[in-house]
Amino acid sequence: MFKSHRLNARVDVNKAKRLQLMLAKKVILEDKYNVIRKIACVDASYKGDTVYAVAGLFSYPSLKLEKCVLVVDKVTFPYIPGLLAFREAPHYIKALIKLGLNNFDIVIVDGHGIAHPRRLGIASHIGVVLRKPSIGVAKRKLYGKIIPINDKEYIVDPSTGEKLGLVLATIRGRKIFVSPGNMISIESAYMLIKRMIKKHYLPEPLYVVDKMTKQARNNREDICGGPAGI
DNA sequence: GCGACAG
DNA sequence: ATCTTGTCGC
Repeated sequence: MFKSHRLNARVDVNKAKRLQLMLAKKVILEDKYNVIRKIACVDASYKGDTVYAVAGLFSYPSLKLEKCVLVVDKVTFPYIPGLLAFREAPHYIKALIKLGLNNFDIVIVDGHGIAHPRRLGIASHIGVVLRKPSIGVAKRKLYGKIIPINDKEYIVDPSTGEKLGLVLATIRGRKIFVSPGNMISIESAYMLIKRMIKKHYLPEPLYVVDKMTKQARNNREDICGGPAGI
């Protein structure tokens, strides 16, 4: 059955999962940052097997875009729920390095943090690899049960009962899933993201970066070369 | 065996 | 994520 999943045949799923279990041990769920002045945010869009990854640098709390970089690559890993980091993280990391790892205090990633089967969603993966504070913001749930606790909806591990993240109600009743990536607590991650909700259902940095990745995909690879560019 | 399933 | 028509709501 050599059908359409050509990339799947090249993937060692068990090896990837073992690596996640290793990295998960290095996740820190305590606030390991001081004052937040700069925030990095990453997202990507695709055109065929080409990925357009954008990393934006924003001031905080003003949320002004100060700089952004674009990375264009060929994808080498298929999308498999739970293994998203192996598909997208390499490009995000490359973009963040170009942005300057010392230029931001925390990074926001489009995807989950510890709200993941092995507690290592893409946000945690990136946070551990770069040894930086990170937060995962997802539009849909991947893992966990939603349980109301003290006026808030927590994402809880169905097997251990551990809290993994929080559901954040934003605009027009829309909800997003916030979970710690690394070096931050569930509550701090939630509060920080909540303060970044402006006029969209996504936190402003994510909305802006998402928009840029789509521009890049539509033959506008110079989006980061403009006023806010390098 | 049957759902669930980030982007 | 991407593709993709018509439809619903502000």
